[in-house]
Amino acid sequence: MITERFLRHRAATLDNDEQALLAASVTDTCTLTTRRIVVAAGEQQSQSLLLVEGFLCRYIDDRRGIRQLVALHVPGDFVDLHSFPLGGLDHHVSTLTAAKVAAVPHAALAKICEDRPALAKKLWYATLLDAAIHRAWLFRLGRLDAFGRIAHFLCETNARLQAVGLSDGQRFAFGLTQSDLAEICGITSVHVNRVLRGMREEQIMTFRSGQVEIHDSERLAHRGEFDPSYLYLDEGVLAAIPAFNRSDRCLRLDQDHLLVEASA
Amino acid sequence: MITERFLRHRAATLDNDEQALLAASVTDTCTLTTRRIVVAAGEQQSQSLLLVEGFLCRYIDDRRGIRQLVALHVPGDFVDLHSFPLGGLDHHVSTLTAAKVAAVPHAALAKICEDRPALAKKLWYATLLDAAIHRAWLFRLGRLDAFGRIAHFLCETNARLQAVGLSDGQRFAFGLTQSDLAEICGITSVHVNRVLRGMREEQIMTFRSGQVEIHDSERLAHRGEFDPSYLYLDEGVLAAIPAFNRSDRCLRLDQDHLLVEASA
DNA sequence: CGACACGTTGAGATATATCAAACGTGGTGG
DNA sequence: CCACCACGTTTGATATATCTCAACGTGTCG
Repeated sequence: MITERFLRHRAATLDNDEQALLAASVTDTCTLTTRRIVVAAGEQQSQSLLLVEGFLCRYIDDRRGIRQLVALHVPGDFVDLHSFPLGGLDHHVSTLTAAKVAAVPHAALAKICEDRPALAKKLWYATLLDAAIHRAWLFRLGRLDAFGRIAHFLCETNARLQAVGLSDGQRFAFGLTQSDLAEICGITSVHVNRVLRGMREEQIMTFRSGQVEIHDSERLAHRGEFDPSYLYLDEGVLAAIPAFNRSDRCLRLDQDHLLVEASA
Repeated sequence: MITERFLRHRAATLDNDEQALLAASVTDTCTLTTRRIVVAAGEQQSQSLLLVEGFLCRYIDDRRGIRQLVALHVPGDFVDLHSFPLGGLDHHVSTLTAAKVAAVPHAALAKICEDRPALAKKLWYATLLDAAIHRAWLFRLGRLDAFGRIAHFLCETNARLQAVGLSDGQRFAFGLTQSDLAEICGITSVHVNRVLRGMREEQIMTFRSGQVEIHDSERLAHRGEFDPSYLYLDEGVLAAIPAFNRSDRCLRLDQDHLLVEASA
């Protein structure tokens, strides 16, 4: 089924019925070539896309036309579900590799929201997961150096692909270029190249010819300060994912962290 | 009314009826002191908070306990509305200044989702706005230098406060420290201080003793490459907000940017 | 075979971090 | 009322991560 990879997550999983309903709402399936804009910023949308195969991204241009990627999408993701309540997008959507997508008209989503509040809430949930990933990306850009950013990104991608059965935890197909990586991590492609060499030399991982191979996932997670809890994965999947140990962190929860003082 | 500042936006504004319903769902109003954790990461939540007064933030700690702020909240924001579908949070929520919040139990939100799909969609919309702001922050961290980041952030904050009537466009009360700014922009507070001095010297803006004063909003927007479209504001408000001219950008939309090739 | 995109490497420039110290200033207690 | 403290701000000197520019290598595809 076309929706089989969608939303396999801790707090929200589609039951068969819901999966079928969503799959039945698909009007069209398209094959897309690599490096093509799929949805342009600002244009009113009347459908949303479910990614079936390949990798898409969302990005914002700067003054010079250099892109900042704000999201990467893996198979199973509802790429621009947010265009349903929002109307148009504040960013572009583009393919990074060849890809296959399925289109769901907003009219069908509207009907789901009317009739199936439980499913509607799961769709909402799916967009909140995207937002949680945005926040992890903010952490990555704001607090990690180039090495850490790439490490963190690879840990995340590995975990997400693992969740949909497209990585075994050590190795996955990933046809992005070093420049793509640069636009994700907010650094130059030259520097990406040097960091990648460093990772190879330290036997942490290899990124070559469309394959990522992780040799030391412990160290990768540690260098990327990667804590996968923001992905809200099922316990089962989560257990298989090496993580930066949360208890290493100084949480500064010493003070009482609850609502205080007068109420009215 | 306690909800008067909530969701005054282009594609979604609450009508009186909806506002009243939401306001009636508030069970509690709290006054919070400055620099206090309000919601800790991971803990199961049974209510969400509407910010009435003051500033809150959301943040993620790094290994050394340094915070990366991932969101700033201004009065009218539904700070942790996402904890309703999500359950617990992947980050902490804390006050930045003294603040007043109103609590809405998740049970009440659940009822709204059941009975009022239109209002539910607007709540969804509100969380999507947060996500759009996350993306702008990603752009800021990934593509702008320290000067640009601070400029962009101040433009955004000014616009958001303008939308809820807390800035006249040139000046607003803003009791954050330079360290807060540093944790937002992913730079050190020492560097924030130097950039701020630069802005003062260039007569662009002044950030002092809890007041932001913008002397040259054109230049501020330009240096921050600030395009407010991601805030989805009403045309009226939008017109009053100086913006980096989108047409300056190289949008690279030359290729056909629509779905291509075979469908099945 | 040539063209073109991607990857790799080097040398030098620069933005920002780091460390350290001094300065205000508002609040508190003696 | 003054002394002092805590906290935020300001400044300087030095270190360093990353960028920039430039060249060259390598593989793929028409």
